[in-house]
Amino acid sequence: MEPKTTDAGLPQARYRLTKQRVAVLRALGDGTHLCADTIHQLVRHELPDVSLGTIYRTLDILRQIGLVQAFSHDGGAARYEATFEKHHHLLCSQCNALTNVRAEGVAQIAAAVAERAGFKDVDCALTIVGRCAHCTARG
Amino acid sequence: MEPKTTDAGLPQARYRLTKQRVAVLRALGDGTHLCADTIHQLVRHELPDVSLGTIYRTLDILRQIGLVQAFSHDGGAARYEATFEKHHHLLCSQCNALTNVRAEGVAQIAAAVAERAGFKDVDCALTIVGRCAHCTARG
DNA sequence: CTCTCTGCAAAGCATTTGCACATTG
DNA sequence: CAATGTGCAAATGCTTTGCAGAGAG
Repeated sequence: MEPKTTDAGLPQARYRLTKQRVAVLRALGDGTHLCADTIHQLVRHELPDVSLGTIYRTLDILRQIGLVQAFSHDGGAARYEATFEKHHHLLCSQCNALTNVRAEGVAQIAAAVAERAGFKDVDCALTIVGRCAHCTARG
Repeated sequence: MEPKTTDAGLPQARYRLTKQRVAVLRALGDGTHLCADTIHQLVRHELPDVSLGTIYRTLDILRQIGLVQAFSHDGGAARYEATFEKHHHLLCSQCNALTNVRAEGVAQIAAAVAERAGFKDVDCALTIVGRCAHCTARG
């Protein structure tokens, strides 16, 4: 997890820029929410031998660096997205589609609540669940 | 999932009130957030032979009825709680403790965002993550 | 007596990990 | 060359499920 240190105590480990990692980043590039398995399939188009394990390891590293965020709900497979700006999520309870939204004011409310409870280093995540316009139209 | 119907189309299946189900409800009675395994251990005190499978089946039914809610985060084990009043969650990123909080205004914001996106039957869940007072004090 | 529930054990799915080899810097 | 990354396959953890017998109404 943490970079190892030399005898002198200096951080030594650097992240290597491998083709697998580049491919994963590229797969997430267009703002979509993809599960590990889907990413695996996408990356296989250019690197037929990547293993799913590598996908998971890569996603984990990218998450540590802060380039990627994971979203999970109700025990289903996690969905990953590239980190751009702070946002919240709209989730359709019927088709499971996931969209990003901004929700002004939520962060302030969360900060106030957290402060009252003595929490530090606070972040918050709002998930709005409902039937999306498309599913509502179809029934 | 859905209650079966007779030839006449009337709902026939009724939920039975078994000792196992009562025990699970009682285990959740005091407002705690417990994972299935912990509930299993608790229920075993009075019913030594309950299976974990039954715990899961019971929790699922109670969730359908609306008596129980599940909370999951980052792929870890789900935690269950009895449903009282609408609330949000404070989660400690260090010790993983989970607390209920009220967050005035969040529901309105969520409703507005959802409406703009054409969502119907909307609900929302805010999770505030940070280091709790206790963990902050210890380091 | 019928239909539902349960225990058991096995299966399922998403994710993690150990190891020997390949690769990066 | 040294340290990190990868593929593979097995292991893990949580949850679900099939089945035959037990129990509720």
